[in-house]
Amino acid sequence: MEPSPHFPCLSHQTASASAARYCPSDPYSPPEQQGQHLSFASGEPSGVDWASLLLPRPTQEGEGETRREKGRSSGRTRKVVSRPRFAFRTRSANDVLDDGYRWRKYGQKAVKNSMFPRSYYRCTHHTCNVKKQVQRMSEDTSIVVTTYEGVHNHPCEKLMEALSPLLKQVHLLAPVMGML
DNA sequence: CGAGTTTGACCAGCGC
DNA sequence: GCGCTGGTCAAACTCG
Repeated sequence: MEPSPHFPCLSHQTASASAARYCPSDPYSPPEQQGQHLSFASGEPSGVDWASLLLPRPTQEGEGETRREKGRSSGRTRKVVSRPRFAFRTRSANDVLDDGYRWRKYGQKAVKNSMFPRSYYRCTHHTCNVKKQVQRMSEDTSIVVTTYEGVHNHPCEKLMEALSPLLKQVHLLAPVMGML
């Protein structure tokens, strides 16, 4: 079964978010246009390098399963793997978008032409290999760009938590509904 | 003590 | 080939 994207509960304060989708396997987004023709809300500041954020990059073999040997003497084996990427632009004082999933930060880099560093996060779920990049726009510091790479193969924890009472009710009502 | 963050170093890709 | 840049690793550190 194909996993579906789970971005159900984006909850930035003052969530004026616009999003762009990039899907390498999507015939409607040819490679030469990917990351270059993303349309966002009007008055878009251009403080973020969209091309570098959205263009496909080589991913480690097995989607990150291959780990470097200790001592870093052996080179990394890389294979180009197409993964769906989603970019969200949000206006918020918080850098981290609370999307209901748990993320572990694994790196931060200063990016060229940007006052603010780019942060790298990975989903903490064992079997999930979704990553996201968070970068604040240099030209409009109130805007944060969050780029998701990959899709979650597990339900959103917060969403399930919120829905569990409802699901229980549905479960209880199911036999009753069957009688009607 | 486990989970998460920080940060310097390493590595690959790309342009010149 | 070399330097620059972005992405990642992993040890050290912090926090609950």
